[in-house]
Amino acid sequence: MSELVDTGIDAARQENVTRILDSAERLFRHYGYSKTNVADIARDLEMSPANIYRFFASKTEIHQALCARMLAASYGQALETSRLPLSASERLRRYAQGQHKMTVETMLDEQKVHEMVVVAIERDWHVIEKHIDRMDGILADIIREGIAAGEFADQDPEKAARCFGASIVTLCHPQIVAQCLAKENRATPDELIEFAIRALKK
Amino acid sequence: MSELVDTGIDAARQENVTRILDSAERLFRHYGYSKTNVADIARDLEMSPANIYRFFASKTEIHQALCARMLAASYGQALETSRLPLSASERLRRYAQGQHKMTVETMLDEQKVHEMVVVAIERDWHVIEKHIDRMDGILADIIREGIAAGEFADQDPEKAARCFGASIVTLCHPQIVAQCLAKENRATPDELIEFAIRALKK
DNA sequence: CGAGTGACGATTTTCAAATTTCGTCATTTT
DNA sequence: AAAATGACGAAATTTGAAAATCGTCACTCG
Repeated sequence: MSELVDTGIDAARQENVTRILDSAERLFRHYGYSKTNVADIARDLEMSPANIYRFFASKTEIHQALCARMLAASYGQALETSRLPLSASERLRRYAQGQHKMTVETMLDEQKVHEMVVVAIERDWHVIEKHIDRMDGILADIIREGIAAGEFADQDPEKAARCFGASIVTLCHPQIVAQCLAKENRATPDELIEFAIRALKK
Repeated sequence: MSELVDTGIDAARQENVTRILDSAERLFRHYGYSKTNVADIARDLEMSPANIYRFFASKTEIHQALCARMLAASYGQALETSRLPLSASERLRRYAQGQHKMTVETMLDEQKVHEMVVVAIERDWHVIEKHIDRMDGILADIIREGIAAGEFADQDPEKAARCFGASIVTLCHPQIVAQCLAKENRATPDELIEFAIRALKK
């Protein structure tokens, strides 16, 4: 029985956590991260500011959870791509294209989102490190299968994944993407992706 | 005769420009870019602030010229490397290692230098674009020779150069280098360099 | 006549006071 | 007893007036 009760409590908690994050995301996107305070979020949800603190220890923690949720979406898409019934090369291609598309859309869509990203990177959050590790894990899996299939040269999949990820960083790193978007004299995303895939082949 | 006079005038101008840049570099490095004003530079050179403006239209222009000078040094080193009597692969390797070393040293050496870099990137200066173009030119030359020597696959050298440069951006871009220096779970510089070189081979 | 300067208005930056926001806690509500 | 709140001190942010800095210009000096 305690399980049922606990589940109920946890579900209610989760419900509140989600509502707070939804509200925070909406307000951060609209007014910007620094211009939104917890009182604004509380008002939006018709609860008291103090109540927010029953679910998040700080405004920072809200931001952190929001980042995690966005990165999880990115991870989800990457994982889906990695399981398509395609050659390893083609999956890497789509992985990189998908990451680039998502980064561009997230960055360009809203000026306000950029603020959140800068804050996240500055504070050097664990969340981002975790994300990179997981993404490299996906890449390593694809590359491992590509090696097994004779598509790629024999090599350490983990190391290759880190190199592949690093070499397409200009497509995925929000700050760099923002810096390079307007530039002329640059390799196109597709050119760079083909380049990186070629490095894996034998 | 006017030529002789002109040369003399230009030389004197150049002398002053150099002295101002030397002083500015020293002060910027020691006190930081924003903490140094043109009066400080003038005092250091025992001239009036107004006189500085006979050589540079603004403090910004001094910063810009200083950036150009530093990037020219980087270019010079790269050009030297590119002309060594070595295989194309080895020259690319040393090029990338050299650029990384220079970036790390410049960034880590002084906290104050980082401020100058951030300002330069934020203002999105032409100077930096020019530098990237020149550096890609060097890379293209090496790659072209590598293709001719049968060391690399047949491909468009300019395109390959842009891709090579982009894929090792984590080693050369000051902001990213600063972000990744402490990180554990990353490809090492040498791993990444070998990866990028492999992409050029046939 | 060109190199160099002091004085000055316009713009930025600084700094401290006033205000806002953060996060805690005792208390109330359900 | 758990959920929610109002009130409050600590910390951060805004504000605006004072000070510093930027960049110009009429002028002097060699």
